[in-house]
This record gives sequence, structure tokens and C-alpha cells, in this order.
Amino acid sequence: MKNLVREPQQLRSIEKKNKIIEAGYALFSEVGYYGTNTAEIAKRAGVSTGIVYGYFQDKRDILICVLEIYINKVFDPFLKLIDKLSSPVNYEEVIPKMIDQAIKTHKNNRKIHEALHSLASADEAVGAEFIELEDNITLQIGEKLQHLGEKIENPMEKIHLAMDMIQSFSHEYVFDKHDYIDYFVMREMVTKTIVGLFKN
Amino acid sequence: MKNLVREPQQLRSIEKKNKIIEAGYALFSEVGYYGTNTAEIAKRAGVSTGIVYGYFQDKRDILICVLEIYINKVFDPFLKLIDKLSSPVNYEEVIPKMIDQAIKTHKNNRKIHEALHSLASADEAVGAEFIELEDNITLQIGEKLQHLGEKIENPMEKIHLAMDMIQSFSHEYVFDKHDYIDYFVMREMVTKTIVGLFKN
Amino acid sequence: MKNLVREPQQLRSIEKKNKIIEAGYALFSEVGYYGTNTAEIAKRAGVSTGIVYGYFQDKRDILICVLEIYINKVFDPFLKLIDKLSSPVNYEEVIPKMIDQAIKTHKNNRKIHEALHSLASADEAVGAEFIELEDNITLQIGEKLQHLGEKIENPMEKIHLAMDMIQSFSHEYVFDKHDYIDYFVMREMVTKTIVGLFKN
Amino acid sequence: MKNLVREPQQLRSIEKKNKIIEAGYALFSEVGYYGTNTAEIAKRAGVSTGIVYGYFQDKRDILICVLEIYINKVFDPFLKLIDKLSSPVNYEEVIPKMIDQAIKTHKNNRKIHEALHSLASADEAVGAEFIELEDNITLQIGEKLQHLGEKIENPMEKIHLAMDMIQSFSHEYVFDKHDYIDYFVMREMVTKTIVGLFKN
DNA sequence: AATGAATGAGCCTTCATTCAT
DNA sequence: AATGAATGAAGGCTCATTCAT
Repeated sequence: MKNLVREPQQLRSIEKKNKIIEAGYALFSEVGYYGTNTAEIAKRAGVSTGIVYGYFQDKRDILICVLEIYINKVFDPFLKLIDKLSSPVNYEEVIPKMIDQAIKTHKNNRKIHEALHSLASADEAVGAEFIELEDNITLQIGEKLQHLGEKIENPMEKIHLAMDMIQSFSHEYVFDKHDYIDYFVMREMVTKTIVGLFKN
Repeated sequence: MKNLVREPQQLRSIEKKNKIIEAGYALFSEVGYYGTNTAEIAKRAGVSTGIVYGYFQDKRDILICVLEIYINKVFDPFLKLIDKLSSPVNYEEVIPKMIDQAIKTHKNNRKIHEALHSLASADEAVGAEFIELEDNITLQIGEKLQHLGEKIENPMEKIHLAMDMIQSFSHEYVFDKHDYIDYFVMREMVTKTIVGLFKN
Repeated sequence: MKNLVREPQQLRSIEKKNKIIEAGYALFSEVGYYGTNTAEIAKRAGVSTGIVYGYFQDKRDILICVLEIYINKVFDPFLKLIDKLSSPVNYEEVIPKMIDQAIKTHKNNRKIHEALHSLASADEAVGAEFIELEDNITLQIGEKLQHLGEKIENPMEKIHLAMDMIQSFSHEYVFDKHDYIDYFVMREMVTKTIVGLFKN
Repeated sequence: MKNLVREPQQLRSIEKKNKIIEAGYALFSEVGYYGTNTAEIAKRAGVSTGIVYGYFQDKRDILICVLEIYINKVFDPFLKLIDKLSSPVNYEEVIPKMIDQAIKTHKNNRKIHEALHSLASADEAVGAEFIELEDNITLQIGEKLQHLGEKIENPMEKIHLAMDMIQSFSHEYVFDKHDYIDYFVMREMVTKTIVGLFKN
């Protein structure tokens, strides 16, 4: 009979579980999933190795929890932006805000993003979570626009394309690897292109 | 005393080295870098475990070689497309070709792409190689367009943005995870958007 | 400072201790000593893990208590049979009864018997307890027969041999592993052999 | 893909495998299966921990091999005794020989016998092996007696009962735990009883 | 050059036992 | 007396790398 994982109800326990998730978050960021071992996570969280398995089924379970935290960190600010949309949608105003948000999120979660994303191909659940995140954002925006009475042809495709562009751009912006690129220029370009997409 | 890695000069040796790289390529594709062990690579290549270390410094070294092969597989077809460009550039014709090429490449190398890309964040050299690939494609296209006398404002930014879109789209197209997306529609959208980018 | 093990005087405590022993009994039966962990015992007993160490020195101590219970379950019915013996002993009648009793005991305690017996070799105290059980039965029967005025040459050896046969047979009977054996026939054979032993 | 266990063909390898089995044999004897760890086995065998898993699937696999060795050690001498039987069977002569053999085997393998037997209840394969051993001995004797033209009623039951008695007795004889028993007397008793079984 | 057996550090996980409450 | 969270040593096993041949 397998030990079931404690579902912590007491505050102390929840805090401890969070400590472990944070430690995982930090270490996965720094040295990746495979570069991290459970002993290290425990030490960083200030707990014993044993108790880690009191809160999590196994190492991968920690990963899943870290992922969830990450997903929320990314999703929530977007939700707020979407909520604020009002009719008629002022694309010239809202698109830059979205780009800014994406950049901000990227900046703050740069490394964990990479560490987690890199597991998406090897771990089905992780991959699925990322897909779901994309789906949620796209769907939410789609619903909101419809609700606001915006008449857009092929809205889902447009939204998805726009999100892809924002995603790619903010990634590049944060990593800033190509010195022949003027990211300020590119930013304007992305904005205009997306606005054009929704205005036609 | 460090074992120096043999630089194989004889044909037999070169073939053997390639066999190992191919085995690595196959296995990394199938089960990822961390899911593959060197014994398995050797077996698949039809050589002994020991000799693997005659040709490669370590496991990571195999990865680097696999990466090179992959990079070329992606880069070469693009080079050919670029070479064929002639003045004046017919964007409506050439963009779809590029998209098709990207899709084709993605289809054929789907899994290895994921396996390698997933290491980019943890391994600097791998990351750099991907950056360089992007740079090369962008730069080559830039030079060609200039050479053909195309007058484009902010060409590098446009090219880069276009490549990002093609990249994202072909990825999505091949993986086809979002059932609310009509990828045919999206494809047209991408084409038009990119063409619009270069026509204005 | 060693925790002294509480000798529970209050009824509630005694009941709790018994609950733990019963839980141990059940679990050792089901999955063996090494397949059982103390947390599981506590859970099954409806107590906390900690308090187990209030009543028992360690896991092995539970084992010893379980063993005692088991020993009594085996010994008591035999005692009753022995008590009922009257002069002159009717072996044809009493031997089958003993066999039946042995079978019954075996059936009811099949798994715990195995679990405990399997520890006899590794744990001296457990081994000793089993020896003592055998001794007690043999000695009790010996005394009784003498008291009843039965004239038997080498009574202890005969009794012991008889007990061995009954033991072996009831074990085989319950496990019924050899399909080329007719256990009914064998049963008669054992009875006759033992009766013969005491009649000559 | 699981690493298959090397089936050693070269002499050196076979010797090494045997070394490990012997180490397991010794340690299981001394401290039991659960008291032994793989590192200890490796050390005692003079090899590294890793290579143990080159020859064996896991710790239990070593146990199974030790068991096989043990089974043969027990079975072979009995086979030889059975082979020598000739018509008409002289039970008065052959039974004592069998008892002697059983005692000898027991003496030499006392501890491993206990260690292995103790696992029979928890590990199905181990249990099955012991059953098979009993079956083989009983069946072989049965066939031989029939072949020699001995007319015996219920031969299998008699043989089995006889084997049980020999087994029990030699066990007791070697462990010599009951000081009220004269094992010499008991030995005669067993012999006579068994002979009586086959003569009637 | 080549083999593949051998090494041993390191990893994930379990669990008897203790301790703060 | 009682709880159950926490501890940390120990165990089985893997695998990149080396070495004897």
C-alpha cells in the first residue's frame, strides 16, 4: 500500500509545502530539472529529504507544482488585461500593454520558463499544461471580443497568431541575443502588424 | 593524462563516427537526451561502449555533433531558397515556399528539434548554436535582399519577425494541438501578414 | 534518555495496545514483517504513529507481542484436548481429534504462521519462542500420559515424533500443493502410524 | 529500454558471477536476505556494486540463483541414493542411509536453508521452487520403486510421509534444541516407523 | 583501434524512530 | 497520553566513464 501524499491543511504545513515548491522553483531555474536533486531541494527549503516525500509523490510531482505556479504567474496578469477591455476595443492602446506585460512576465520568469518548457517534449503532462495555457488565453480573449461585439473574421486564428508574435517577440526582447536587431523598432513593427490584423 | 579524442582520418573511422552520431540522433529523438544512455548509443551504432570515448569527449560531445547535423538539415534548404531569389522579389510567391519548407523541415525533424531545443537553456553551447542558426538565416536573407536592390525599411527587423512567424506557425501546424484553429486559414493569414510587411 | 515503554494500566490504554497488536497481526499476515511499516500498523489500529512507540520499544517489539498471541492461539486448544484425556487413553479416538485441531489451527492462522516462522531463523527470540511452544506441548502431553498411568517406552520421543507428523501433515493438508497426493488417504496413514507408535 | 543482464560466456565472467552468488550465499546465511545489502555482496565478492547489476537483474535475482545452487546441493545426493536402489528394496538398509544423507545436508546448509525457507511464504517463486524440490524427490522415488516392481499400496502418500518424517527429524537432529529428547532413540524410531510403513 | 567488463559516485526513495505541540 | 510532522540514515539501482586485454 502506497503512502498517500499528505494534503496539508494546517497553515504550517502549507507554508512548508510552499517552501519546497519555491526551492524547486529556484533550483530548476538555476540548474534545470536534471541538474537538481531532491536532497538539494530539501536543503534549500530548510527541511529534511524525507519530508519532501510527505508533501510530494516524487520529484516530478514537485515539477508539476512548480509548473502550476508558473502558469498562474503568466496567466493572471493577462486575465486582468483582458478583463479591462471595453467596447469599442482600442487596439492601438491595448496591444502595447499586452506586449509590455509579456515582456515583464518573461523578465521575471526567464529561467524557469526555459527549464519548464524544455520538459514539455519529454513529459506529456508538462506539454499539455503549456498547450492548455495557450488555449485558455486565446479562448478568453476570443470570448471577450465576441462579448464586446467586435466583428472579426477568423478571430481565433488572429488571436493565436498575435499571441505567437507577442510571445516570440518578448522572448527575443528579454534575451536580446541578436545585436543586429533594434528591439525598439521591432516592437513598433509587432504592434502595427497586430493592430493591422484586427483592423481589417 | 587526458584521452585526446581521435580525429578520424581513415574512411572506416569516419564512417564509425557517423554511425555513432546517427545513433545519437535517433535515440535523442526517440527518448530525449536524458532518456538515452551511452551504452544504448553504442549498441545502436553497432560499436562498443568504449570506442565511443575514442571519438567523443563525452556524452555531451555527441549531442553537439548531433546538433550540428540538425542545424545543417534546417539551414541548407533555406539557403537554397534564398539563392533562387531574383529581382524583383515576388513575395507572394516566395513566402509560401518558405512556409512550406519550414513545415517540411519541422515534420521530418519534429522530435529531434524538441529534444535539442529543450537543452538550449541548460547548455550554453547548444543555446548559442540555435542563436547562430537564426542569425545566419536572417543575415543571409538580409544580404541577398540588399544585393537584389530591394529597398526595405528596417530589413533585419522585418526578416526576423517574418522568420519568427514562420517558425511559430510551422511548429503549430505540425503539432496541431489547438482544435479551434483552422490551420489553412492561419496559413493564409501568416502569408498575407508577412507579404504586407515587406510591401510597405 | 530512553523512553521507557509504558506498561498500560488503564483499560483504555490496554485496549489501544491490543488494537496495535491486532493491526500488526493482520498486516504481518497479509504482507509479512518486512512488507509492513509502522505507519500502516498505526493507521490500521486507528492510532498515531507516535503513540506506537509509547506502547512498544520498536517494530520488533510488536512482532514479539503478535507472536505471543499466535502462540496462545495454537497452544490453548491443544491444552484443552490434553486435559480431556482419561485413562485408558483411546488413541484411535484422540489422534484424529488432534489432527483435526492442528488442521483447524493451521487454516485459521495460515499466513501469520508463515510470516512468523520465517523470522525464526533471523531472530533468536522468535526462534526460541517456537521451540518453547513445541517443548510445552510435548512436555504437557508427556506429563499427562504419565499421570494417567500409561506405560510407554521413550514417551517423549514418541510424542515429539507424533507432533512432528501432525504438524507436517496439517501444513501440507492446508496448503495442498502436491496434486499427486490424496490427503484423505494420507490422513488415515498418519493416524494409523501414530496409533501404532503408542500401541507398541 | 532495459539493460539486459549479461549471460556470461567467458570463463572469467562465469567465475565472477559465481563469486557473487557465493557472496550472496554466505551473507544470506549469516544475516538473512533482509540483513544483506547489495553493496555488501559486492564487497564480499570483490567486485563493484555496479557490476552486480551486470550479472543480475536485481537483488532478488541473486537470491534466486543462490536458491538454485542450494536446491541442487540438496537434491543431487538424494538422486544418487535413489539410483542405487535395487530389487528387492532392503528398507532396513536404505532408510538409515537416507536419514544420514538428510542430516548431512542439513548440517552443511543449515543457515542458508533457513534463510531461503523463510522467504518461501513471501516470494512465490521461492515457494514454488521448494515445492518442486519436494515433488521431484517424491516422484523420483515413486518411479524407481514402481520400476523395481515393488508392490506398495498408496506409494506416493507413503513416500511423502516418509520424506516429511526424515525432513523433520534431520532438522531437529541438527538443531538439537530439545534436551529431553534422545535423538539416537528417535532416529531408530523414525527408521522403524518408515520401514513399517513400506513393509505393510 | 576496439572491446565490453568494471568502476563507483550519485540519485531517488523509504521508513523506523523522534520530537514539538 | 496523543498526535502526526519531521528526521536522516540507508538501500537499491543507474550510468557516464575508464581500463585491462
